[in-house]
Amino acid sequence: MTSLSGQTPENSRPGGLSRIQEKNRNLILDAALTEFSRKGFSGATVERIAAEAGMSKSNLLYYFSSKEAIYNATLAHILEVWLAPLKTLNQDGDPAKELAAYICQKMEMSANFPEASRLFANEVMQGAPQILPILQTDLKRLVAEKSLVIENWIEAGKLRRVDPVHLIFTIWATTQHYADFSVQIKALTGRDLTDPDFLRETEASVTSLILNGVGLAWPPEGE
Amino acid sequence: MTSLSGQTPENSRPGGLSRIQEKNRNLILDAALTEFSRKGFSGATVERIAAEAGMSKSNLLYYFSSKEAIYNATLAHILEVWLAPLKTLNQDGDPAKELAAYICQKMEMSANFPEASRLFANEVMQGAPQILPILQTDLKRLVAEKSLVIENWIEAGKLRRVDPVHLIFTIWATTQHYADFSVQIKALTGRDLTDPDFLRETEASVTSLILNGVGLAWPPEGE
DNA sequence: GAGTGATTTGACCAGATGGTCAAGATGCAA
DNA sequence: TTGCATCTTGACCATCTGGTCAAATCACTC
Repeated sequence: MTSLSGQTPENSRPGGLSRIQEKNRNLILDAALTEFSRKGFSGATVERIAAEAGMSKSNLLYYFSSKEAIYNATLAHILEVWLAPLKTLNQDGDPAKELAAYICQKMEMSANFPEASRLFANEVMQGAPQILPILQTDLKRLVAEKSLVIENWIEAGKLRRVDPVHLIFTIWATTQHYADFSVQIKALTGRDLTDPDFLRETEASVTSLILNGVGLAWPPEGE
Repeated sequence: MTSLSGQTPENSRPGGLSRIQEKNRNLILDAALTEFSRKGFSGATVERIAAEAGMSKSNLLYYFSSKEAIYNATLAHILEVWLAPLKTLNQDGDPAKELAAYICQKMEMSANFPEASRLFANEVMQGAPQILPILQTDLKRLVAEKSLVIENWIEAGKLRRVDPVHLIFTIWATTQHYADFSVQIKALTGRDLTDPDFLRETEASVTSLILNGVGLAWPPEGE
């Protein structure tokens, strides 16, 4: 595998994709996310993705030139939404509410898109062969920016002194853990994030632990 | 794949393994850990494991009857040591020191055995096909036991009220994250746990965050 | 050093899988 | 309806890979 690259059939309309192309590409990407997140890149088969998408393998390969192309398209498809929550962290907001909201968003992502979480985890654990460049540029810039936000809160005396980067890592680790290790969590507790009650409990526990960890009162007292 | 099962060549000495068997089995298990943790079960090849172990594929299959048998043996080999730290959590010790020691142990495991961490993560993310029974019995019992220890500390007023299970999950998530996502962490910070300074910083950050999260003063004041 | 069982290997097989291709089916504009 | 581009598919191929096997080699006992 080499890098993220295009995968549009060359014979598409100048202005975009045809109705059929649009529909089938989405079917394929959905099916691919399911398959890749369950089996990893190597364990996934084009045949199963095609079956899941309701078409023949040949037809799938008409839309995406190779297994790797499907994989890259799937990754690209989820990456934007996966990293979006961090962007909302707002310097001017109340630190406790901002961090709580971020943790909440990330936890809901784990609840609603566990497959995306596992796909991402898989990719990174294999050495991020496809997305390493993105991590080193876009994500690095974003993390630096938001670390500064946290750093400023600390300087303003609103947070206990902690390393902002480790705080971000901790939030990622805990929230994604509930998606990536859901089988283990279910084995140990009998529940997982698909249970709304468990989601609320988990959200409350993690938020409380982390916010108190950085010296913020949580849950807020007078509200 | 079905379940954890034996893999000893039937023609072994009644009392144990021969010198050669002992040596080769260890070579294979080491190589298998490397290969499986890098590529996952599906992506790993018996050929590469054999090459890494310095022997022919045929010879490897003389010691382990199948790829799955190697995988199970590798998992079993690391599982004991991987779950050991939790067992040391001692009801009668000082909660802050006990938790700090546990976090420290887990973080050193991530630093010293990142391959084991990734192998374990991979197995669980695929649905724990091999170790689910162990999670549901042994690990569940262990977690229940240690949750009670934490619960007792809370009852005694030594800790802020938190859900013990979520506390344990948080410790697992954060410490293992630094092993499993080391590529991402390196991409973002330029460093990983192989750097002793970074290990110390990380240990300090995570410990401080979690201990303060449960209402314990950390680092300890008067020492 | 002869003999016996343990160890090692290359040749080989069968199934799985990614990908190609030519031909056929379908949608659509004139 | 006709004609053309898009879409779809089954047949097929090359390669990879897990696993078998018979033969060769090695280690150790007597």
